[in-house]
Amino acid sequence: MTIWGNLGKRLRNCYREGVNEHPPPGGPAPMADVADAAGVAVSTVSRALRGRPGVSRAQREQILRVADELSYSVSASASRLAGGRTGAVGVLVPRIDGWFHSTAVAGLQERLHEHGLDLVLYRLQGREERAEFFDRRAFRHRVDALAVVGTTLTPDEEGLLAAADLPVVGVSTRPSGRPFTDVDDHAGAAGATRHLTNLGHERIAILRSTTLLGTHGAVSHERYAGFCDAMAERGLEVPEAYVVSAPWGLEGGAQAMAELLSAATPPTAVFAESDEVAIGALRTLRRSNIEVGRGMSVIGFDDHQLAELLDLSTVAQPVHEQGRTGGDLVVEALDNGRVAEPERVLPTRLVVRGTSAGH
Amino acid sequence: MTIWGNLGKRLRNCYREGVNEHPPPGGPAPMADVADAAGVAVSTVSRALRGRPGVSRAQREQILRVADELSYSVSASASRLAGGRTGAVGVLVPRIDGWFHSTAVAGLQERLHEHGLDLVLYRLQGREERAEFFDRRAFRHRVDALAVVGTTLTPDEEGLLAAADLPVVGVSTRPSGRPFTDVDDHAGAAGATRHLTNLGHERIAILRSTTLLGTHGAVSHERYAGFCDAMAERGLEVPEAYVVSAPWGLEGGAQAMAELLSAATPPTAVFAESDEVAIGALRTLRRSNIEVGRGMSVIGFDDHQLAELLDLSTVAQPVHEQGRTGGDLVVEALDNGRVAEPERVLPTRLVVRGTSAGH
DNA sequence: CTCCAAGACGCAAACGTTTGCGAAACGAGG
DNA sequence: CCTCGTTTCGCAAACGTTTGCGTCTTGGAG
Repeated sequence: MTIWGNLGKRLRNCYREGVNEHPPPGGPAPMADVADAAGVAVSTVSRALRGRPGVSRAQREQILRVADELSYSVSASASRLAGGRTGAVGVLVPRIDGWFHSTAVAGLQERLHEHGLDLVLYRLQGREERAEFFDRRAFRHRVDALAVVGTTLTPDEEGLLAAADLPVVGVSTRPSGRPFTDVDDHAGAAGATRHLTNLGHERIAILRSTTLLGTHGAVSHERYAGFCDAMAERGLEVPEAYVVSAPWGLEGGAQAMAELLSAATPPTAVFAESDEVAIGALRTLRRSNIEVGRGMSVIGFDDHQLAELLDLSTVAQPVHEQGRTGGDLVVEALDNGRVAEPERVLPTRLVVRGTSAGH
Repeated sequence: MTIWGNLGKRLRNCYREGVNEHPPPGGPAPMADVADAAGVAVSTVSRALRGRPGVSRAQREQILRVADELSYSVSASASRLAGGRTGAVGVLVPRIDGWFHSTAVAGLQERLHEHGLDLVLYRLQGREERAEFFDRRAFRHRVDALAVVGTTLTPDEEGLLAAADLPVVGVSTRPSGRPFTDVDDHAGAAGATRHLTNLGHERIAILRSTTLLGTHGAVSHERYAGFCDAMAERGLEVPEAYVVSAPWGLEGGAQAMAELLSAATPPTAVFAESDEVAIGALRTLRRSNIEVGRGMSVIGFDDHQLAELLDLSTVAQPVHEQGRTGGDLVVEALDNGRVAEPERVLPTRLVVRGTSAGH
């Protein structure tokens, strides 16, 4: 400890104690207070808190103790400004209400919180909201990394993200060249389809769902491909009338099902790309007095909370865990600059309930 | 314009153009770049961007135009550090998955986004998570205001928030001395109860729901009081066996209903404090082959998405709009330092469906 | 005892913005 | 032409942290 160092501290303390006995309790205690209390310089406090080398064990422990006593927490703003981290991660969702996205975000939040990271929620709903987000790039000042949840980025959007030079991970989506976690939608859809063919069904329709933008996302394409491949395996044909697209949700499913029922030869089973759509279809079937499970089999995808209640057969995917895994990816990218297994595909599971039965 | 001012800018431009033709495209453009491009000082840019007086109309417009061309956005960190705003609002929720909270947050996000505010999500789930949040108070460095959504704060927690000196608003909760928005739970519950008594029911039970902490929140107390008052109005008694508490959710409701069915004299109608609980009760009734609407009437509270699907009578509350109104409160508090109508009670609406019928 | 290397720590310069204060410019009145 | 007031704008000092660099300390070898 240098003479000057001590002197400096003395002077500061004199000032503090003499002129301004009680520091205003309003503002957060700055790092300088911790330094004073611990009898070291702010630079040492900073190094101790960030786990940087150049601080002796004893000092480090003492500083951590003092910081804890003062319930000190670093100013994210100042830290970021000086070249450090903000300690926050941006999460991009097309919407936050709705089962899938809120569950995935909950899983993400869980992991991020374990690592002391805050979560900034960005909603990308509608074209101009997306455009504004990627154009302004205000997130660069606020977050250390981004997690994209359940929405497919356009090449343009990916390009703009790349310019920001932040780690980006995908949850239930695969941004090109980035780590991601999702499920094997193709295999899941194929499994559901095989389940129906194994029950003896041959005339099987598919209810496809579109995003808020009215297009099919990558997930939809995968599930459709899985369906088609499984049908082809068995040498079964899929007439054009058996492929119906509807906006995601109950209403869409209900209408799409009505359309199917008006076909020249209605199908005997239906695979819906999502449970919400399947449930809408169920409603139409109930209202048409068609006994589900006997007259018509239905299977969905997701294992939505409602599926169990309504006894809907489905392909379960671990949504909460996808969120958590996404959190892991972010944390690893932030800690090491890279992630070990950048492609984490979680398993799906066929859940057979009452709405699918033999023909 | 002073000679020195122009000279300063010239020198900077020379440097930039000569030595470093293309500024590194990675980092965000600082305010100085906008100042240079507009031919003014950074202080003027700052004032123009924040709408402060002391800038001529012409300059202000030109600066805004230039800033837009450069797609400039201020650094939240630097702004905050220098005494400005972070442009972010913290949202406190007990959980983010689940219909009520995610819908309210969606409404909040909508309004905040309209006013250029970002949303930082804090989850307060479990006692120690709450304690840690209020003890560290890390949010002070990150957000300009807080919105508490759907959870009751303890007096201690309110005290710690007060020390942080931030605007705080409540959504579906009433932090003492703070602006809030919610619905009249007492009146809503009383209305539901009167609906049942008007149908001729006299033996009416109530399914109360507890929070994640196992306690009854303020909302639960209000709804219970509304139920009791409406019963008292008609001179009807509420035996102890007709008041059952269960953890919030399907399972809790299912178990609580089972308990009621094992009473010496089962009730003829049930008011559930929330739709989730009511739906759990419906499941038990269906499994017991008790015809809902004839043998037993059920009414819930919330108008959950499922209520319509399951034909559940209920008291509808505007969740999304509560979120939006909460956003309004935050924006007004931030803009004016105070809000005009700090208590915004939105209307509930009795929705009669198939599960409630005469006795 | 002297010298040297390595480890521990302090100093000070950034980072990008906000804002009080002072100076310049301009117009009007004397 | 001088003075004064008003408006517009630049200067520079914060804000709290990080980090390169320099200095001091410590302990061991020569």
